[in-house]
Amino acid sequence: MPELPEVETIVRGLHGDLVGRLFIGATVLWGREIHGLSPSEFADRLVGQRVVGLRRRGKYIVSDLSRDVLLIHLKMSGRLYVAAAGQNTEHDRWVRVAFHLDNGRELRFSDARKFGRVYLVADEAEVTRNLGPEPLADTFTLEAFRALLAGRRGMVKSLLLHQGFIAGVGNIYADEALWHARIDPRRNVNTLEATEIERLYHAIRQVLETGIQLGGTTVSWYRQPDGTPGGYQSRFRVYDRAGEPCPNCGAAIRKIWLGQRGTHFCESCQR
DNA sequence: CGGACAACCTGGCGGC
DNA sequence: TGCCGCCAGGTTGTCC
Repeated sequence: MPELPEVETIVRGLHGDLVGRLFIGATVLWGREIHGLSPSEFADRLVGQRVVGLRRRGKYIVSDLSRDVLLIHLKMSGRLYVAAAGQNTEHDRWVRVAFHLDNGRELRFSDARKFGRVYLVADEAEVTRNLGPEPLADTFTLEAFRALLAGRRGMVKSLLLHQGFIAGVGNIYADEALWHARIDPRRNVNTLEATEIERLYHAIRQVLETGIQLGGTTVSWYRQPDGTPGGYQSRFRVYDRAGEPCPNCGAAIRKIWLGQRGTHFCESCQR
């Protein structure tokens, strides 16, 4: 589900509900989603810590606490939302961890597929040290992107999905960015020309920024914290549109598999 | 290092 | 209606 725009939307939506609050307990309903700690160790360590900040790093939701750092990765089907204790909502059936707050409300981590992970660590680098740069940071310039690509090889789509290369891009925004940049996802990055690198750089930033503006992409599980769907699916040019006409040239959009991921593109526009 | 693939899981959907 | 197979926004580890 969640790529950079969805995670960013969630962080922004939860900020007011969480920052300044105190954790007074945690109920763990699926222990394997907690990394490295038993459910009781996790709850004991969390209780008494205050939320100092909430931010995003790649696809991780990062909460700075009074002593530790709480990180949550939503993987494919994770959702995060705040509700009053006792109040029922649509996705409660799949809640794996409930974080109890000091104001009678709770943060719920719902995750149908159980791939998601929660980390409570003293040093966030334990979790995020292998992530590449943030594609929307001011420091991520065209020059920085060029430098990042220097000496790399392999299929461009696979590289975009590699979190150690750039943090936050996933399958939807990778396919969409490559369409906007008019680059075939199978191209080896060591064959990209300067103009193509420049188009790709702008396309990556543009699709991610638009994704954030529209509150993310809802295909199935993802909702904003207030329950409303995102809107970026209305901007899809190729993703989930196999067989439909390319918005640019009208040719049928193809779907192939690259690595284990479905890949959508226009063979006529993307070279 | 790059690529292929299995594993981790459940739910929804199309086909029969 | 019921069952079966396939597909899904992600990551990690193994093997070649």
